[in-house]
Amino acid sequence: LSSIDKRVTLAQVARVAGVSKTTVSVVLNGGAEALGIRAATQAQVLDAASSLGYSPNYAARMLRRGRTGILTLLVNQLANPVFVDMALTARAAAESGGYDLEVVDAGAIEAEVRALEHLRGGRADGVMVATGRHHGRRPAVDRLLDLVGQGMPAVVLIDQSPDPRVPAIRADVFGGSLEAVRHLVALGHRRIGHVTLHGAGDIAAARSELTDEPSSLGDRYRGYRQALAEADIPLDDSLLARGPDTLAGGGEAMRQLLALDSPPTAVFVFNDLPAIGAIRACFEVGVRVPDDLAIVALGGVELGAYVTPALTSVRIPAVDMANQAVQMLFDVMTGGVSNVDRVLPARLLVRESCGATRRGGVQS
Amino acid sequence: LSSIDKRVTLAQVARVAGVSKTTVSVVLNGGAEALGIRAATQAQVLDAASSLGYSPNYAARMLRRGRTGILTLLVNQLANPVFVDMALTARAAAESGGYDLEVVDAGAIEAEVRALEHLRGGRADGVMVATGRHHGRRPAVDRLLDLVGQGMPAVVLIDQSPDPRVPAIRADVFGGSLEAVRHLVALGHRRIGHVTLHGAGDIAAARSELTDEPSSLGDRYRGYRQALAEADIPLDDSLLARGPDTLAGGGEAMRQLLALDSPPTAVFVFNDLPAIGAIRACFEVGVRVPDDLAIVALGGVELGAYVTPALTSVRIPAVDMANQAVQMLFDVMTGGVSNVDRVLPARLLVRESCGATRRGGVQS
DNA sequence: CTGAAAGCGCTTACAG
DNA sequence: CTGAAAGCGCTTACAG
Repeated sequence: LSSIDKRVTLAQVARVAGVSKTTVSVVLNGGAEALGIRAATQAQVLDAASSLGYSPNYAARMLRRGRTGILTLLVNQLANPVFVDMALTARAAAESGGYDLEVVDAGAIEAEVRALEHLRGGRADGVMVATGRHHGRRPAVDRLLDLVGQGMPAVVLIDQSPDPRVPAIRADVFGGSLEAVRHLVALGHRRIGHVTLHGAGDIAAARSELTDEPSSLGDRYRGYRQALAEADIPLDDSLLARGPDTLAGGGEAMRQLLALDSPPTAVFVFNDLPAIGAIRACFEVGVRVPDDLAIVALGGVELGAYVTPALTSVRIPAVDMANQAVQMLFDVMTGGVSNVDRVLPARLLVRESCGATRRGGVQS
Repeated sequence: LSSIDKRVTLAQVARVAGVSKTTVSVVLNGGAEALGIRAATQAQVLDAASSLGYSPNYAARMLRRGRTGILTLLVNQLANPVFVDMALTARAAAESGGYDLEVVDAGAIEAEVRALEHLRGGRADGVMVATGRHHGRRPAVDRLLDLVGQGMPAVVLIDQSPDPRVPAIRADVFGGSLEAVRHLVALGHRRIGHVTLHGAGDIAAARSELTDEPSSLGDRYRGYRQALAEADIPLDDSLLARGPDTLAGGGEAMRQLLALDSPPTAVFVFNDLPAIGAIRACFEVGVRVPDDLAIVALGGVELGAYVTPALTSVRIPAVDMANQAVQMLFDVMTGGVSNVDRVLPARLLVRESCGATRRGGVQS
């Protein structure tokens, strides 16, 4: 019972229409006018095709044409609305260029490597990678560069370009983070914590990695650090907490910070979802946000405007990034473009969780 | 500059290894032992393949084998975490069965129809439809049944089965809604509103559609109505508000209800996201939830446990639904199964927004 | 133990 | 204006 059972082929249409396969193919692909195929013949073909319910076999067409008509987007985490926005926008952009978009949640590094290896078999005509894992010498980068070496057009989002052949687009996460923490400083905070993604090593290893790696996680940390330095606030490792990139993860990290002998009065959280988890953790412990503790985050998703207090957050322009990434990919596919590393501004959206404003309308 | 440029073929591997294409194919597909191919030959093939960086062409394999190795899942809305959970779970289940999963956000009916028509070209070996649009005589249903008639294995989630050849699985939305509204009644509420999805016609048309259509939206309404009837509370159309299935949409609908001369003291919202929007709208207007107004919803996503007040909601077992749907699809593909219409329980998760409990730990 | 050949369903030069 | 033929890159009977 395979789906191929009752499938109609072009040859059958040709037989029913009483013409050759060539004619059917030409008519169905809209080349009839150019080749001057008689109107009556066209009608026969069209009739036969629709009465048989013909639709062209995708695999055969793909093989013959040497292209798939598909673009693939690898995202970090579909649970994060930033990536949903990105995916939906990229799909629309791809479709308006005549391509389908396939979205893969490559949250785990293994998933990303597997997806990239899959692509080697020619499952897509181009790939966009928005996993935030394409800095340094990582397995994912190597797989991507393999693909590129093989001729696959590629674009990187979030990270800097790993290679001159791969244009990249990202938000100015450093600048946005700097602005966010400066905002906290301006509100009078001096004891400011930072929640970042959990990593492998101890806190010292984490700090040195955040200091050196050209990742967006590093950009957050460096923005934080610079804002503190500008205000002559010494860095305090005990104020650096780590957790998974989830609602629960942000809650855990916040509880750690709250349990300190000298807890922070403000915290900069690496993503919106963990920040929402952090706000909730404060509520459960009886710490009032923003009165007792200010929270700012990075992401700027619409959801943040709907929690209470509404989340002050640096807005990542996911829609712009996606649109431009697709355009860049088209540019690569049509031959040109190299050494592109575009950075989009990321501005702070001041809402309620930082204490700068009080209950107002929804600002998104 | 096509991605096909530098692609290595099986023929090249055969040439380098000094054997035939047959041998290469057999060795690479793991049939070497069964056919007793000499170890030395195997090694030559493996060496040649890896030194050339060979990976089999996907389109060619698909065409030749007559199968794609892909399952497609159409979801209603990726912005709703229920569908993200469903997609991630289904992907894992599909992969453990040797298939890839392709997820399509078919929020708009046109997107769904397009995706379904695409599938006619043989882009997948099976399809799962979780759009909530497969009841009655709708264009989407017709396209799906076309596909099924052509031999495509299919499973429907959310809606009832549209055809004996298409097994279906859904949550007991009627039962869950009944329980939710009974809960409000038990808390002493008599003036209970319902927020549902905006439709085409006026409120009378909406009510009659909700009464008659075997949709999950109808199930919500009928659960609501029955709970009221059990408590001898008369139906009041002015308490039926409609809005889009978004954060903002729930806010709008709630504002309508709040603007009534005699506003409700409790509201049952059709999905979690609009319910979160409704809670926020209350906050902005100065209506305290749950003290002034109780809110219950349907969805039961983790996020609801992190907003404040935490959202009381009927839990849709997205993970179970997805796992079982994939299993059902496998069953269809391997020949059997007809007339299946499975219903999973959907129980109320009492959190804070209904006023039955006060600030506790996170309950998800 | 291994190879030559056919064929999956298309598209596209090439003839006429 | 239309058709016969080749070929995209695989897999799989079938020979030997």
